[in-house]
Amino acid sequence: MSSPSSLLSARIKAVAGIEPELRPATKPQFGHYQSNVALRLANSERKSPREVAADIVARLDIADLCEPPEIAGPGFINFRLRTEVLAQAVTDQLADPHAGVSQVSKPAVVVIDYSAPNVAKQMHVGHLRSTVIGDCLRRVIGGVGHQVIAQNHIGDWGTQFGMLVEQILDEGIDASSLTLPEAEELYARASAHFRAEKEFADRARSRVVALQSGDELTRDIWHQLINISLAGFNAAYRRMGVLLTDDDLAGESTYNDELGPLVAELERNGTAVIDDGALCVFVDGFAAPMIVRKRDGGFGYAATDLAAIRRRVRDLHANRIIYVVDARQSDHFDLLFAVARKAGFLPDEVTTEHVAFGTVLGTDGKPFKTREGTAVNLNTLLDAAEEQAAPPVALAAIKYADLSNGLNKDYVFDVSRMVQTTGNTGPYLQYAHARVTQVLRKAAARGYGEQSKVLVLEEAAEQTLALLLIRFGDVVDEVVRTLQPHRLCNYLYELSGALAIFYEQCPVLQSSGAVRDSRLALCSATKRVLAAGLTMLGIEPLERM
RNA sequence: GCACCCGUGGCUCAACGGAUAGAGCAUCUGACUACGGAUCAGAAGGUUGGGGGUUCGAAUCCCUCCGGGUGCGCCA
Repeated sequence: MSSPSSLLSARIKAVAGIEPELRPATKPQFGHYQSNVALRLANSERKSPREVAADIVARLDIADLCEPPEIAGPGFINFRLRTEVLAQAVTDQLADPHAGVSQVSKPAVVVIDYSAPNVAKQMHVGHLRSTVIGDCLRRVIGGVGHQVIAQNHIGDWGTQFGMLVEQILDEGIDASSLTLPEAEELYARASAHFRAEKEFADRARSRVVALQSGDELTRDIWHQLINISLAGFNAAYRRMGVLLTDDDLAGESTYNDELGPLVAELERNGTAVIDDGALCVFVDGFAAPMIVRKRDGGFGYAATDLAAIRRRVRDLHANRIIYVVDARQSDHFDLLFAVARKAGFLPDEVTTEHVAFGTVLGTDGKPFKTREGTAVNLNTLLDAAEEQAAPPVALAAIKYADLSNGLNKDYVFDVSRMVQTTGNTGPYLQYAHARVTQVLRKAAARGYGEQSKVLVLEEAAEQTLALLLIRFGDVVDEVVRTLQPHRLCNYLYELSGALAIFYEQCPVLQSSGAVRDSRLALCSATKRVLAAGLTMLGIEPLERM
């Protein structure tokens, strides 16, 4: 579906020769769209911006789309769509199965690595952002037609399993009967035990070796720990309404067998060299090397992450790989991507992006911790929000608060603020959706029938709403490009505001004839866009509140 | 010590190098027998941390200083 703005953009480009950078007008008096082409061309054409603008306008053939354009200020060209073009665009959008989100002509394979909890531990506040943001990006990128492959890189391997298994054997527990919270307590006991008793620590270390060499008893217990953890994770995912399932699992353990050969290859071809006993990859511009094999011969997360990149490129055929991980790991990812390029695992045409997000803070402005100093459990967090709002509203509140902030900023987790139904909150957007739904419901009850055509757009409030509606696809594209969900949040908030004003100024049920039909269609289109947008955020568009 | 992130009205945040820096919360003034007032109309509130520079144009880019946070070879 080609929108009026993309048609207009193409026409301007044909005349001006460069991208018109068409943007929504910053103020109503500037029309619907503005372009700064003339300002950018003025220098090279050695004319004043306004002269250049006049020249472009004279050569533009856009009368079928727009009112005559205006040149304003230092040389902006302002465009106003013809009312019938705007109305037709909304009508088309209402009929479009994708609600105005244009589908890519060449779908790419996009891998998104997100959530990544650790086995034998409950999910905590630190996993909240990765899960919520990753899930949103998955929905948005999938929403334009790309093939998204989610990868849940769970921490199901490593030295901690030595002490976990050993502790279970010591205590004589049936690991399969544990709940996830109990497993977490066991983890704490095992850690303390590990620190306190050297003899236990030694047994734990040899237990790691047993796990890696496939010892049956050890493997069984390890499997049991994973199973109870997955049950806990999946329950949390269901409660949070995110898309993750077992199909998305690609834990650290699945790379284990590849690490030795991979690292050996790096050593053989000279990419990695021994330094201070460890096998390292040095990259220009980085102060520290990547350690792909520890001095003791073991592999750390660096080797696992390299193997993951290799698999995502070689086996999953990824064109774009996205990591939704805490900003504190930025250095690690910069180095990882550089090493992967150097090692030849990552061709130039495959892009990697680290969606680095800030920390969730408590109301004291410090990282959100319990009184005991441990990270706040995710379920506890959801419970607290549900004390202040019904579950779907509480969830919307939490997700929206997380997504509507700029990614790389820390934000304060303040439940009482996020459940507010006024202002830029999730519940406010749900309310807007519920309210427009109610109008349509009443219209149906009165037998007005479903309207599919927007014909009349005389009121300013109608035009503002219509103009916002047809921007939806552009906003979604922006999020696909920038990986910044807050842009979609801001848009939906603006749309909700425009709906409220429309609602106030343009009676629907009390109007009649073509005006009523047209407004009902406008309501339907708004409901569709709100629902589609909220769904992309992972927020349930409620019919009633 | 080095690197990265952040600094925008009292508070929480927007602004993909563009026009007079926009919203919400809180405050104040209006509109309620209401298509759901969980709303709307309006007011007040800013030398975008300071100082230089680049540009026709800077909250945005560069330099520098200040303040806060984070990371810096064998944890992930």
